[in-house]
Amino acid sequence: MRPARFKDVDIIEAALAVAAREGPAGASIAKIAAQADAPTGSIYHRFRSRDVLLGEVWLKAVTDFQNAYIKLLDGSDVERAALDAALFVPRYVRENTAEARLMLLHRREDFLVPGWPVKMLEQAEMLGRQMQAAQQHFCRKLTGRDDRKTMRILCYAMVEAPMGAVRPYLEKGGTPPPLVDSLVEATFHAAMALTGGDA
Amino acid sequence: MRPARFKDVDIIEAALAVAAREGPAGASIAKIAAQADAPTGSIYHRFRSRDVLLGEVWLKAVTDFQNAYIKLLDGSDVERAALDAALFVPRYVRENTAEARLMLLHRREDFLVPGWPVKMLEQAEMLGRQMQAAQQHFCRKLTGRDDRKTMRILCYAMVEAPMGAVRPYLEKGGTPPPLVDSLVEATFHAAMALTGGDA
DNA sequence: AAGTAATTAGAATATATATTCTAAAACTAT
DNA sequence: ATAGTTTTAGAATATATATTCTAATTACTT
Repeated sequence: MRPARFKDVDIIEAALAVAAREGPAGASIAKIAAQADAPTGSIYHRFRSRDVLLGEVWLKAVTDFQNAYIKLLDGSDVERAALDAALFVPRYVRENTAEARLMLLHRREDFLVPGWPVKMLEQAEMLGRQMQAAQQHFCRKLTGRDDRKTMRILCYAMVEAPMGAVRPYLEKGGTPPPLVDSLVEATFHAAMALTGGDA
Repeated sequence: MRPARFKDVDIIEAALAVAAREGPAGASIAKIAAQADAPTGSIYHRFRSRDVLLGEVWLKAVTDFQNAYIKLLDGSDVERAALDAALFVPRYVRENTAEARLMLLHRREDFLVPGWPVKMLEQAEMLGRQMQAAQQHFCRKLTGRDDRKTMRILCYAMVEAPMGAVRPYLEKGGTPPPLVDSLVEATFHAAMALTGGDA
């Protein structure tokens, strides 16, 4: 049996590079093949279709981010863990810029198209449930509540505001400066103060 | 001369609806034609190409948003004007959901492709300069400074954080609840507090 | 050394969509 | 009423890209 010159991982990596640079719509098989220095045939030898390939790229990025994020929530100092998780967003963006561009500059639907194999759809759903469950559990641990409003505030403080802070730098093709961390931290405290409000 | 059944505006409106629903990449001429209940020929009668049409859609949305936003900065009470501008983001999203989806869920480059007529490129550049100038002038008026750091903080407080707060609702196809306004306001104050820092 | 099976290679094909083109229709002005 | 001009209409064409297909490699196996 002939050994592979292009492994699944190599092709996913090439597709990630192209999609991060030009967006999912611009990530044609031809461009991905050029990026990997491979013929198109070798790509189809490994992936059923372009949609599946881009889907795998997206699933891998989200899985990696989410696993690291959720792991941080397990810290013994709950308050500290919350802030660490919020600050993980800019850090992740600096260290995994391509993946970050994929996830922050595009919609889930730009990757997750109808026509995905069931297995991939299930994995995507699983990721969503897993994140939801982790957030809810953590919210209860931190605030003693897990009602809708408290959850939304926490989600803003730990994910949405950090992502908003980071996005303009990704759009310009750069990475967030240290100032962003201060903004994330300040926002975190301000948002958490709203947590004690009404019922 | 025969009167037009489809005016420029009608076609732009249809293109906006499709692009807001399916993203710029999914906004094919066929779909736009169906949305406007027009033949494809009538679209090409008015717009040189699909790229130009989508570009006009984007330019119109950004121009409208920006004009309203900049007008708010002129309020006599500067502090109040700043907060009003920040809160304008969720308000705009509620009142102009389609335009908001266009601008917040996609990149500028997804609309502004190379191959645009010079006139449109110039208009896009002009918009950028105009926003930059307005922000800088306002920053000076509010804080007494317009250095890079202060500008970044203000931009986060007034635009980026609000957009981050609003995005998840747009992604789900909904609009931001009132809670978002509280988060925007809290973030605004927290970020502004960082303004007094070092040089 | 020859057989074997996975893999590469890229040309050929299919498909989807943008764009062009020709004719008919609908008003206006003379 | 008729000529003139814009606009509609949608079929025909071009183009771009995804996908398939056949042949040639390659290294392991016997």
